[in-house]
Amino acid sequence: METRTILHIDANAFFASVEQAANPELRGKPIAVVGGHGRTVITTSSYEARAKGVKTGMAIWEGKRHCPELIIVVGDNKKYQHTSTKMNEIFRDCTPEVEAFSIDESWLDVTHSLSIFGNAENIAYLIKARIKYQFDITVSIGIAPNKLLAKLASDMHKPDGLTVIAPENVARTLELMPIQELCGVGKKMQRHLNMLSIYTCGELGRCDEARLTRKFGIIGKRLKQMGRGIDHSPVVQFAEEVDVKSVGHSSTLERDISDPVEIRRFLLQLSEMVGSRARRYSVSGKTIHLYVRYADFFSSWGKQTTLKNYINQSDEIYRAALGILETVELEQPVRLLGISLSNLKHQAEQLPLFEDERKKLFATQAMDTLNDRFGRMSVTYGTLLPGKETAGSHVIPPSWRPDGIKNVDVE
DNA sequence: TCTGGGGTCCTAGGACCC
DNA sequence: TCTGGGGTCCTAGGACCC
Repeated sequence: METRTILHIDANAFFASVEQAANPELRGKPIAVVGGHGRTVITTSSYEARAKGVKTGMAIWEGKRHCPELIIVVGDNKKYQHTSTKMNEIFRDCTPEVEAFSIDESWLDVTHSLSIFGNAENIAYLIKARIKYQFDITVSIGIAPNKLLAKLASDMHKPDGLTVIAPENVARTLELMPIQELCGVGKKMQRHLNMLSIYTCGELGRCDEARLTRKFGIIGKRLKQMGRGIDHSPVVQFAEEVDVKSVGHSSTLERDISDPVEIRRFLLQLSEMVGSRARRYSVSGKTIHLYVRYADFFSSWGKQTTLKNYINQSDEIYRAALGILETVELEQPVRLLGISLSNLKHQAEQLPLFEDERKKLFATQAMDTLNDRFGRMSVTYGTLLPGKETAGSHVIPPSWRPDGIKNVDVE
């Protein structure tokens, strides 16, 4: 197999860096980017804030406890999307093989660009310089023979790092590397491996495969490979990316609610968000999942139902979700509601046979077009209009991709 | 003012069919 | 009277990623 050269590029404290670049008054100061309104958490904090102990996921009050002078900035998704898209354009100047992993991380397979640029470090320095010049933000870059190691490498020096794991240094680098540094080993997996006296990648790579398979099933083999730094997964360009498996939307309410009318209104709103996104990407699905988190935060449940037909109309999604809701007795006021549509298939463009269905389709398309142009929920079903806006925060999820199906609704 | 939101993949058990 | 095993589809839940 051909030796590959993969770059992993990770924008440092992305949302916070974009804000600091846009507003000189924020530079050099501890800032935290949070979701719009409602009950929100810190999505990103600047390095100045991190130094004081502010972490992603903290509530605002918690962040301020660590750092009283913390400046709270409400996130601006449009800015981040724009920057991310432009950054990926810079990457594509170096190789067409770019895979956007999230809004602030991409992999580049530069194997076939090396002859043009000389070597991978040149590419990395070029990218760093262009991004610094154009956006005034820094990135950490990892260079390695595969995606797993490139990602590991980009994490080793932050911010503004450049780390190379050459093929001949893989074993030495991994020998003492804690297993939890590997992408794919989370808290639970770490605990399980620790119980087997496995703490480092070196130990993981030497572990008997049968032992790992007994404990972890099919993942056991993969784990051993990860410990040895083996990863054959390709850098998948956007155009050839596999189809999405589900489209969902969930939101924490501004306050806990138990009024059935309010709950239904919110459900309809979520249905519209899921439906419009599914329609925009021409998918429909037949499994509806409803998720409810109660006021105490800890108790929650999810129920799903599979229909005979594939649907993507908001009112159909709403009816299915409501059907699920009606099978349960709510035990507490509701904190969060979520709906997702799965079991998806690509919807061929086809006009319905019957006049009333055609009318409905045209009406939906007109509504989607207006909402695309003037913003989400400018036009919607009548029952949504009265009453106050209940949509939760507008935090952009890191699963967002620069362009394509995972694009999330923004204002 | 305690604790977000978007996904993917895997497993286990039950129903049902052949 | 007692009995198989493979395959598929479904629901529920957990772990992981950003």
